[in-house]
Amino acid sequence: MNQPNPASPPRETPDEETALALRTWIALARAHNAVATRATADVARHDLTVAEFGVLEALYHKGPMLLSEVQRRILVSSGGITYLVDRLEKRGLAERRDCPGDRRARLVGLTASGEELVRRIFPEHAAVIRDALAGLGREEKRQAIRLLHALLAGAGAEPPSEAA
Amino acid sequence: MNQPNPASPPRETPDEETALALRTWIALARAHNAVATRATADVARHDLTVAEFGVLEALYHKGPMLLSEVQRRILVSSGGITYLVDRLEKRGLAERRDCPGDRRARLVGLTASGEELVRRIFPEHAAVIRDALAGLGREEKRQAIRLLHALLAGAGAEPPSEAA
DNA sequence: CACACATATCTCAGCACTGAGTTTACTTCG
DNA sequence: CGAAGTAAACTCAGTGCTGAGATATGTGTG
Repeated sequence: MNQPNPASPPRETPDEETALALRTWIALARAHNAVATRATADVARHDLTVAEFGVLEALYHKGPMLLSEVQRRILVSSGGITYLVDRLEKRGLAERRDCPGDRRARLVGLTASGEELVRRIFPEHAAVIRDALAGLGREEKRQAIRLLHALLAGAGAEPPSEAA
Repeated sequence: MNQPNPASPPRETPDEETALALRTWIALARAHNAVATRATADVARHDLTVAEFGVLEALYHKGPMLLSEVQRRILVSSGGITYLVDRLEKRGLAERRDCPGDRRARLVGLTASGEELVRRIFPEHAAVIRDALAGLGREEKRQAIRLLHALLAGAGAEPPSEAA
């Protein structure tokens, strides 16, 4: 499955480093897809998306935050965070509050019912994630975290040129 | 960033295995997002989505295939593959052909212009991916691939019960 | 203070995709 | 052969999200 297909040899064989990078990218995408699929199915039982759950979870564990903080944390666009908080607010799970000292900004926090929901479903969800990652042993998870962090650090903020 | 927040200790502290799994999932999602962001930006220069590029790339390296084969390979829904091939066909990059021996099925293959496009942009794209993964050394990439495959194997087909 | 610029949120049109259901064709098996 | 079951592709209404631009506020400089 990974060896070059002898029936159609690519004309421009990329160097080994590049080929390895491509294979890593594919493995990353497939692994992500597998876990995301399970995570999505699990939160869907409570009529939530993964992003919505992410907001709830962040607020549960870190307390009220600026919308922009949540946005950075769960990696959605500015429009996305407004949309997500709108939905959670409509369902009575979260609420906006004014930010003392900055009238542009708004805080989001969980309502009592939001907090109760997270308390109830978070452990289940965590168990689903644990099962989804059961293919990795404890030490392997630690290795994976290390490698993924290294990958992220290298990919983080490099694109804009090298030296201004 | 990883140690428990002393200001709001979670009431139900998940066992270490679960906590590690959650951290791995977050690292996986962030790493995936970082690479996907770059990949998306790169293919957008040619007015393509990552999924469209995936189709083109698969056809380029493996030759014509059933729609359903491409679908499995690039992980989209049945509606998705129809949509993607429609778009590529409208742009003259790919074309459907009848499948000899099965009149339900259709093959997709690249047109001459599709093949030319991939030949031209694939090396650039591969280089973008290589750069995005530059945070990992050669051996680290191999380790990452191994771990991600193990993760996938463990997450693959487990959810439906344990023993029928 | 006036001006330029930065920052936080919101608006909203657009879009790539999903997934349930449909159609058509292949495959068994009696 | 006909019925039942499976499989491949397609249809299409629905959706979660993006990203450019708008609005309002904050911040720094002369």
